[in-house]
Order: sequence, then structure tokens, then C-alpha cells
Amino acid sequence: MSTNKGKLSLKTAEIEKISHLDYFNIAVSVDCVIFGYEQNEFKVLLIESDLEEFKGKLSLLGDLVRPDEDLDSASYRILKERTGLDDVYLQQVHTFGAIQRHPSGRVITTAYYSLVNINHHQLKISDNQVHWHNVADIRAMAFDHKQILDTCHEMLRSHIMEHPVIFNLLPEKFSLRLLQDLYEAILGVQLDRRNFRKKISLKDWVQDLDEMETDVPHRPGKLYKAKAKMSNGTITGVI
Amino acid sequence: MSTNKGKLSLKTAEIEKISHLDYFNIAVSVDCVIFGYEQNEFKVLLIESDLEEFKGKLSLLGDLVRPDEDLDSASYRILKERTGLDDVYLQQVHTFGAIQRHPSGRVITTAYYSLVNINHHQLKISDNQVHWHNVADIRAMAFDHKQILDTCHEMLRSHIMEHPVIFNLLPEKFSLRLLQDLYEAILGVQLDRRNFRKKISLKDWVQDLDEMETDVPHRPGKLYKAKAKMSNGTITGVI
DNA sequence: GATTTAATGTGTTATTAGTACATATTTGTA
DNA sequence: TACAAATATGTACTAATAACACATTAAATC
Repeated sequence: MSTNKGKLSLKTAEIEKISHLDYFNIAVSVDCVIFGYEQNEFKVLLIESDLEEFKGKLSLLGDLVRPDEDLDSASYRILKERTGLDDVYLQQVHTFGAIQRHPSGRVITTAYYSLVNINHHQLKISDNQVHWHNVADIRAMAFDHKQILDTCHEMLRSHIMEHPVIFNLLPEKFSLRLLQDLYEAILGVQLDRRNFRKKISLKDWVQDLDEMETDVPHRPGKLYKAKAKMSNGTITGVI
Repeated sequence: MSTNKGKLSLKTAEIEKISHLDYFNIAVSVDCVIFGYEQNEFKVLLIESDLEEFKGKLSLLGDLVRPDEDLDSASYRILKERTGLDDVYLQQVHTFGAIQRHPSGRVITTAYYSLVNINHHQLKISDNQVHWHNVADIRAMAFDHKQILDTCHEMLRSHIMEHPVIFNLLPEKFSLRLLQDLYEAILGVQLDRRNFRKKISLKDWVQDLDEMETDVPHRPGKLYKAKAKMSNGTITGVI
């Protein structure tokens, strides 16, 4: 988690004060790996860490879980706070619980990835250091967040082959070229266009809109919309 | 988690005492779904809940995570305590964090499944109500443990198709018939013997031992051993 | 308006994986 | 020696995957 809110950050004094309570001195946080896609780049929403130990390092968006909220609700709250979006696809991935993973105290964190359409929200990011970063360019991060990011990226790779989750990253109308570019960006491989189209049409995930791209400096492609789309753990649109 | 050790169970008084500490009143537990296979039945190791609310109900083996142990270590500890086994296959599956999931207070739990060879250990179970139960027969359980069991079972189903984890449930030497029976028990389907053998031989997971079953009241089958075997997250035996 | 540029759109073949299905063989037992 | 109960094995059909090339469209440029 990133401790960007002063009142929630773990101070060593606080930890000492309560350390005699044997089983209530582990804090629980969630970290959201918020993926987006813009201008042909697969991106992730990150903040600069405000901890002295990780000065200048990038960190995931996270927060401590409140005693009166479900674990899943905590990740929705963070997403809502950071992106203004309500209805996003969120997927729990893994819980990281090494003793020394947080320098200020014992904090275990549950990682979620989420997929948002960058254009669908006016990011509530002007007030601090939250920015979209190209996933491929990210090297070191604060805490164990690089490992968390990699784990979520890997999980996403396997999900997009099986379930129609990728459409959460795209605008309502998209060309197959855009869809393929996105698959390639997430998977990190080049795909054959004909085989790709055949595979997509077999899966029956998209619907031809009988519309064309406009404002492209070449032959425009057909536009499609998602037919089946997975949001919040359930598939919609499939009979 | 199951609170079978008095000193670790959550008493309401304790919870109230510390509830003013905003972010240190969530307890963290792990629950182990310990699968085994014996006499043609796919089994899970369970204990009778000692909570009044769940009198007579079955519960997973779990415990609170200690402040000075890694999350993964906690699950190894439980496994060691309950089965006496050190070197078992353990896989984190999911973290369950609904507010009201534990009647005595706020406890989030991370579920692991593990695969053990029932014959490899003298169960340290004589001292309490721990027993192997046929997975197919289990109905209601304490807490949200039925849901946890189902989630782990489902995860195992997908893992055994992809990775050589199933051998952790079997004795050193086994017949293909036994292997197939186990696949069928876990997947809950019947498999065609010829296709099953073809698939297994394609995967190159087993090695012919040039030995035969003995003491069977019919034609004996060949014995095999695991060539590749997945333990503790890594494959061994594959080049 | 003819040419160039840069992309879209499409089909076939070869290979591999998956599915359905039947008969001969081996051992122990009656 | 016949029977019961299991093992061991191969082929044809279908579906999915992978490799691969050319005609078409619209905009931009000359």
C-alpha cells in the first residue's frame, strides 16, 4: 500500500504502543493495479511515494482497510477516490504478507487489478502526484510494488485469453486493429492479423456496428462494440 | 480460520478493548484446505468447530497469523502442526475479507490449498477432532468455509490440467488407473481411458518403472512414478 | 485526377490437439 | 478350464492453431 494520507500512515511509535496485543498488530491494506490504455500504450496509474525510504519511487494506489468495510469494498473505495469511477472491473489477485515488506510496520496487502477506460473519467489526480505510466517502462518501485505489478500483469495476461475482460480498457466503439494492438501490448508479443481476427470471431465477443473509423490517414476500419463483457466478476451479454 | 486453540480465539471483550485503535483491529488468519486421496476418495482434512455458533459444524484448519511470521510461513506452520509434514505443496488461492465473516470479530483470512500424501504421515490428529472427509459429501460448514473449500477445489481443478501438482497426492509408485481415478474424483467427470493415457504421455509427467501392481484380484497394471513434480511453487524434474 | 502511401480485409493449407469408439490380453478365482 | 475383471492399445473424425500473400480502400501528395 502507499501511505499517502498522513493520518493513515504507520508511525513507529504507534506500532510500539500496541505491540503487546499479540494478534491485533498486523495492518491490512489493499493495493490497486489500475490498468489503462491510451495512445497505443498499456499503462498503469501510479503515485510517487511520500515515504522517506522510497523518495522518488513509484508506488501503487492503496490504503489501509477500514475495520468497517469489506476487503473488496476497500479496493472499490480507492478506485472511486482516485479515478471517480464507480463501475470498474476489479479482480483480486494475491495477498502479499512478508514480514518486512513495509518499512514502517507489519502490513499485509491484498492486490487487485482493475481495468479502466482512461477516457471515461476526469482523473481526480490534479491534486497530487498520480499519473499514468507506460507499463513496459517501469523499473524499480517502492515497497514490493514491482512484484505486485508483475503478478497482476501476469494474471491479466492469462485472463484476457479466457474471458472478455479486455473491453473494459477500450472505448465503446473500437476497431479490430485497436483491439489487436491492445492484446499485443498486454501480452508483449506480435500477433498475426488473420489468425487474431479468426480467433476473436470464434469467441463471439464483439459485434459489428456497420460503422467506420473516421479521421484516420488511411483506409478506415470497421468499428465494433463489445458483445460479451466481464465486469465485477460476472459475464454479461452472453446468453 | 478455525479457532481451536483457546489462547488464540477472539473474545468479544478483547475486541472491544482495542477497537479505538482505528487500523489495528483487523485480525489476519490463514486457512488451509488440505486435500488428500485415499481408497478411491478425494478427501479434505477438517476439524469440528469449537465455537458455540457453529457447534458440530466442520471447519478448515487455520490459525491467526503471528506478527513475526510471513503469511506463507503461517500456512506452513499450520500444516506442520496438523500433519507433521514439512515438504508439502501449498498454494495461495484467495483472501476472504467480508466484515461479518467471523462471528467473534473482524478477521480476514487468506486461503491456501495443499496436497498431501495421506500415507506419508502419521496424522497428529489423535489429540482432537481432526479427520479426513470425502470432499463430495461435504455440505454446510462453519464460517464461510464451504465457500473457501469450493474456491480452492475450483482452483485445484484448473491447476491439475496445467501443472504436475497432482502427484503430491499420490504414493511414489502408482498405476495409471489410480492416476485417472484421482483426476476423475477431483474434476467430477468420467474420462476416457485411451484419451487420458494419450494426454498424460504427451505431457511427459510420468515415468514407466517396469514394475507391476501386486495383490490385485485382476490383471495387474504397470507402475509409474512422477517425473516432473511441482512442489512449493516450482516444477522439478523438467529439464 | 493520377499516383503514392498506409492501412484494412480476407482464405488456404499443414500441423497439432481433442474426441469418440472396440478388441485382444493378462491375471486370479471358481 | 472357463469366467470375471481389469489392463493395454490404435484409428478415424473434428476442432483449434500456425504459417503465409494479395487485392482493396481512402486520404494525402504531386
